[in-house]
Amino acid sequence: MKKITLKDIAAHFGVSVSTVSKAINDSYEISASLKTKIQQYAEENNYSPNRLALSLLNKSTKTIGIVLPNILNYFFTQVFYGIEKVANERGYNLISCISNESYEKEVKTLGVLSSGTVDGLIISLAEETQSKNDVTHLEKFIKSQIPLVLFDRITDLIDCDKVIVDDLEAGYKATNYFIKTGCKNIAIVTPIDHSSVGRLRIDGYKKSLAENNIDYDDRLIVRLEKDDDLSLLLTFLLDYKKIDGILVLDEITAVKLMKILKPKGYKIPEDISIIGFTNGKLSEYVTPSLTTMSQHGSYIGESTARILIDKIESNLSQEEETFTTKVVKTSLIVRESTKNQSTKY
Amino acid sequence: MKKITLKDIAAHFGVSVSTVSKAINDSYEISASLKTKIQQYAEENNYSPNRLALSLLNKSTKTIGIVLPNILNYFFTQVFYGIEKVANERGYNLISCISNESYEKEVKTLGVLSSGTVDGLIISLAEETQSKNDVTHLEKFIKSQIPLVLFDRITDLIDCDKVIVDDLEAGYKATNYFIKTGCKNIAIVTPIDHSSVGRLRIDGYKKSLAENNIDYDDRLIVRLEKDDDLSLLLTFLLDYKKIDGILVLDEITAVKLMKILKPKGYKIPEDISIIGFTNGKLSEYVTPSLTTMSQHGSYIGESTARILIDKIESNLSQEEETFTTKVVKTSLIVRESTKNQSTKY
DNA sequence: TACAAAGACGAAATCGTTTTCGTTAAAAGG
DNA sequence: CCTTTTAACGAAAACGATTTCGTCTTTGTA
Repeated sequence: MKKITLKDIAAHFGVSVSTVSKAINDSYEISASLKTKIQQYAEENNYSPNRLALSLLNKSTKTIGIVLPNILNYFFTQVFYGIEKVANERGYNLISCISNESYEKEVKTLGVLSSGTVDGLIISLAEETQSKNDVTHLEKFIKSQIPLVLFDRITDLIDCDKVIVDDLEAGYKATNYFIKTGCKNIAIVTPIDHSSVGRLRIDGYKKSLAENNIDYDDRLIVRLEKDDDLSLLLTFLLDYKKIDGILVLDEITAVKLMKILKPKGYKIPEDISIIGFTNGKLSEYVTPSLTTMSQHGSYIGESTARILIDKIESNLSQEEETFTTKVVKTSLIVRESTKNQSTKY
Repeated sequence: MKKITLKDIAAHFGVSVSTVSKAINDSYEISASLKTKIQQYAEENNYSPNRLALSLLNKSTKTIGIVLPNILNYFFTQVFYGIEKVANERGYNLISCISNESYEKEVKTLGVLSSGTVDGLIISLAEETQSKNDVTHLEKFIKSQIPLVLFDRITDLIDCDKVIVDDLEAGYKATNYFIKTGCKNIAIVTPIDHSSVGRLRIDGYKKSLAENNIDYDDRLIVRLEKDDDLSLLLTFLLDYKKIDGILVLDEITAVKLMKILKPKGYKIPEDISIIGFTNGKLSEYVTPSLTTMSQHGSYIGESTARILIDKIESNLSQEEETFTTKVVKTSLIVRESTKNQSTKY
């Protein structure tokens, strides 16, 4: 039983397609008797209008595209969850793509998505895109007049709505907390040094150090590349200086780091305090549980989707258009991997 | 700059739409000079064909729908990842929906997806759907002639391709392992008792017990409902009998359970061995690390997508159609939460 | 010179809807 | 009885593309 169309129904009753359309949409133009007959027949053969045809006609797909760098990352999963939530509430579907941190795939994806498939787009940049700093594909996309919202991994080169985490403040707050709990030599381990996000957090770290009259030492920043041996780099770090606090810019790396530190005899948090990022299940259930900066992923997703849909539905001309950047504050979730603020060691 | 169409280009050159279409598609019918002019102009104004129009014409959207019960569950995230991987390889886009374990939302979603938006559908049933055991919405969907593949949370009421985990064997293997490592009183904690998956695992458990001449005791099965207090139920269980092995049908619950057990003075695995499900990051990094049954989520996703796309592209008539059920074996990942097989306690 | 064969392009159908504007007939009004 | 409503329906355009046929014009060939 192939999908039934208006034409089929029209043929069955010997009337025109327009009549059927009107009957199904309960138009006053059609006689009551014919209407009920058609409606019933449509119901029985579970007719439903072809969305493609409607989209083509109305120039609205009720679909928003979303490009994520990596779905296995819990932060992005949370954002996705948030986006889906409000998209669903407001009647939009999601077409989701994963760039896998690849510039090329991102470019390809934007190409596909710019050709009528979506009413709007949400994207967080691939790491490769950020390190290349090439956003011509975004510029092209903007030209297609489709509303675009960037979140988290953004770029200053593009003028559009953005939702970001206050990463500078996050780095600042985390570092402050280290200092307040008695840490003197605070290192950073970053697996995301190519991203805007990672650098901002380090800026926040520097700001805190400066305010506390601690000299910044670049050798305390461990920049982790793809196939680097964390254990080895950590050994170098700990041999270099007596570290008592490590800010890790990523949840999984923080956990791995603890797993390396423990057998070496370092006590957490007594010897070394750890603060991680992305407040996921891992941080909560690992031993010792991990103090993290929560970025409120779901909330970011919700905000992003809301901003996008608002823009889609308020069809302003390009002149009236105004772009906002929403900054979402982070929260420090204190757990066992850091010392207590009142305790002095 | 609104999105440019063939009509616009045609107007610009004073030729017909068909000519432009042919020119862009490099047809031999069009003179070389005109072709290059049109192609260049199209390129400059970054023309790309409207996918909706093409889909409508070709009756093919190159899009597959995917309905997941819960994206925050790592298993489903992995499956999603696998699906995306092969979908991308084979040129398909993903439109993704989250049922949030809700029957109603699932019904609604299938309605939307059946009206021309996707070439095929992948779905894992919501818990509510499985407990209601009402799949009329799936039957309706089948009628729409769109290929459908069910995975993991399936139903026997529907005849279609399926990819499932060998959950019975998983329960069986896990229980065997408990017994081999000296456990006598093995309990089960299941937060998914309403799902097919959960019951099959228990069947496997029973099978193993029977083979080892251990009596099945229903009071050793702790069925966790939404707002139940795990700690309390656990206390009841441990008071009831001297449990030395717990099979937990869910990763997060396994971890929570360990977190409850430890402060009560139970040593894991010496006093109580634990085996969990879903081999995620949590299991790997928690202390003690968790022995789990891996369901190979990504592989399941890949298989599912492959089967679906194969079916989409081999347009067989309904008579020639044949359905397969692929059963994916699980693997026991042994870690610290179970005793060693050679060690006798 | 006449006729066929390319060469180069356009018209129109098609996909499935909605909607505007006719058109026809019956009912209502004078 | 004639005119005007109004009820009930159909034709056609529109969305953006592809493709099958035409239809000319020009070139080639006998």
